[in-house]
Amino acid sequence: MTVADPMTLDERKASILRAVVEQYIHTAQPVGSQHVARASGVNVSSATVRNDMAALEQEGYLQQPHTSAGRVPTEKGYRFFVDSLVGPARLGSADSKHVRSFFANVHGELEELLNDTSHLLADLTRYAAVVVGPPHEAALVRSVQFVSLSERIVLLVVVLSNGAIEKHTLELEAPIDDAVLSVATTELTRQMLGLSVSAASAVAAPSDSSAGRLVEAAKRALLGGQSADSDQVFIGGASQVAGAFDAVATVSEVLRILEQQYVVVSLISDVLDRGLSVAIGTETGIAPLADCAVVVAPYEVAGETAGSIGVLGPSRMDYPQALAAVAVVSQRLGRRLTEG
Amino acid sequence: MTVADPMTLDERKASILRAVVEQYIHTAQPVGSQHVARASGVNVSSATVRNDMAALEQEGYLQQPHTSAGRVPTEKGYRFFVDSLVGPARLGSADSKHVRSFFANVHGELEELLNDTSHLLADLTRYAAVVVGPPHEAALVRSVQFVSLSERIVLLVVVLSNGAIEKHTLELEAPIDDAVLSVATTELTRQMLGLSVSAASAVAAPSDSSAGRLVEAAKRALLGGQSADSDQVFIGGASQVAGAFDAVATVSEVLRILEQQYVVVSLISDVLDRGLSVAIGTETGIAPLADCAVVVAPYEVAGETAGSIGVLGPSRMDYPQALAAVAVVSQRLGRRLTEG
DNA sequence: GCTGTCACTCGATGATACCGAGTGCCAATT
DNA sequence: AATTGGCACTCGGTATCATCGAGTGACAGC
Repeated sequence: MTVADPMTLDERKASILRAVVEQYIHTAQPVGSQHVARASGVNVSSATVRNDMAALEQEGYLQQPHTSAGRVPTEKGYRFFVDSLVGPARLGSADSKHVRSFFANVHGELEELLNDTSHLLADLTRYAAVVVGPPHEAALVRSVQFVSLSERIVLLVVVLSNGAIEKHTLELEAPIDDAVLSVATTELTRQMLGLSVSAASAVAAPSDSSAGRLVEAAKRALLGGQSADSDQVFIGGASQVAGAFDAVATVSEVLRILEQQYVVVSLISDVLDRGLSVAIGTETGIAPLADCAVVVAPYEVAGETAGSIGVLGPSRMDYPQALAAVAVVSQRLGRRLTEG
Repeated sequence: MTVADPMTLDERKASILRAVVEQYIHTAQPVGSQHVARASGVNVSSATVRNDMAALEQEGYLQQPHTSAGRVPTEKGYRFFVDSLVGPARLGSADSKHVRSFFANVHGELEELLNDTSHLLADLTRYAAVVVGPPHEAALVRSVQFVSLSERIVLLVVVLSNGAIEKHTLELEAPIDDAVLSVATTELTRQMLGLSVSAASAVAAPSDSSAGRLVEAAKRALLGGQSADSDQVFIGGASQVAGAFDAVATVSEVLRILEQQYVVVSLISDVLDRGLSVAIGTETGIAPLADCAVVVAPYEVAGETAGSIGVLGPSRMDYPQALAAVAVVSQRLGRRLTEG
């Protein structure tokens, strides 16, 4: 009885494929039938393995760098491997301890915490790590204030309920009086307090007083800035990518992607939106990441999805380890932010 | 008559050395006597060049990768080359235009401006660029405010005269009343307004009221946070280092250094403190940067040194170009911040 | 003091051979 | 029918060797 469903693999072929992927992940060398025959759970001869491997190649799970070399997983091969993982492996005990002590000792502002978390994740996985902070949009305004910096420059400071601060400089046509600033602060507070920034600043309330004009300018600034820096991104361990690839050109390309934070953010949210936790090669939708994979997870604060974390490494990534690390860190981070 | 002063070079030897450095900078290949003889301003035969090059090697300006190869500059050779540059070369006209249009069009907050500037500098030089923001210490307090985030968490927001904001979360033992927050805000404003953060928060004014305790906690937080995030650093074009070195190990090391922002900041301020604008190889005092060089410059806001910018590249860097770029950008940035 | 010349060095390049890991195929075995 | 052992074959990697050429150092002559 042969395989009817092309999407399903023979149990033995699946084992062989898994063995190939595992081997390749930590040797980075094409793997041959003998190694698989010896290493994998299945007890068959290398000849049998060869036959199955030829079939797996036919079906697109493996590929040969050149005739008479071992096999290397294709994107499809990695995908199968990842999908066939049952539960996320547990983290090594040393790593677990590392994570626990990190979250026990960390202190400081939200930004610092998120930034340190990205480094933690990079340390754990040895890949580049990304931490996307909670979007400001959801948070509520706790305080609004105009502060005069110089005669014609006013700083608008908005404190949000999650501890984040938005600020905008406003340049005025004419010098403004402190008393007017104070009136404007009171008025804007009345309009925005307790609402989200976007909701509050969308409501126009034109007025011809100088304070009123200031209030409107502030709302325009808040709406304008919104799209640009709405999400905070922290990237840790970019230096790890230098070790993950051997072609210096690839390193350069990947680093360039990491520098474009908006690309990284949209990549991660795309992946999460598709309901995945792993995207491999072209699944990322970013051409220069053809040899890369990302592992992502959201984190929840007080039961609500607040942000996301992820790692970016080569497609021959240690998926079990990365999945475990990402899962643990996202969970701990969420817990920490919920309590904190 | 031979050279008496070992620090001074024959005019011809100097020309030859300069020619070697220039050649090497843009070919990355050991340069031979023939090329120098043909290219350099001096009109002598290759044999003469050979003799001088042998002498230059003796004196430590050049070195041979192996017998019967061309010469490569040593650190001392680069140093001579840099010191012998007269005025900073002017930027190419395309680059000049780029800089002008950048500063004409840029908008947004200080942080964004500095960050964008680091990318500008990286684009211009094709090396990694660093922009160090104005230290918060010098700025004066324009506004202080306690904002309640939740029952026992209070956010301290300090607005400084340069438009920067410092914030600190304070966790309280017991819930606190809004009225008390308001009193504390007033009191802290009275104590700090118009002073520098460090000066103002150093003065202890113990009090036993709950508002008083909050004020003291705030000052402790401000003093504590001071050392950590006193300077803001923006790094642009880290991906450029991948192209600048061929050994992937070097790339990795350099990136690791760039990730440690405090190292980068102290490197730059060290160099400036020593009155230099270029540090080459071991002059940086950082072992992994043995094959690197940095070019730095301070920028002035309203006549006062406010911060600094720099580029980090291989020791075979295009110094004239880098010096020109750094000079122009620092000057434009200073002007922009002075006007802005 | 410069130059032309010559012998020498040594990495880079290319041809050649060989080794070995790995494959595909097939006949034999279970 | 599936598995296995055996065998011929492929092909990258490594080692050896000769050659080439850019480059040097030295020295005699201008």
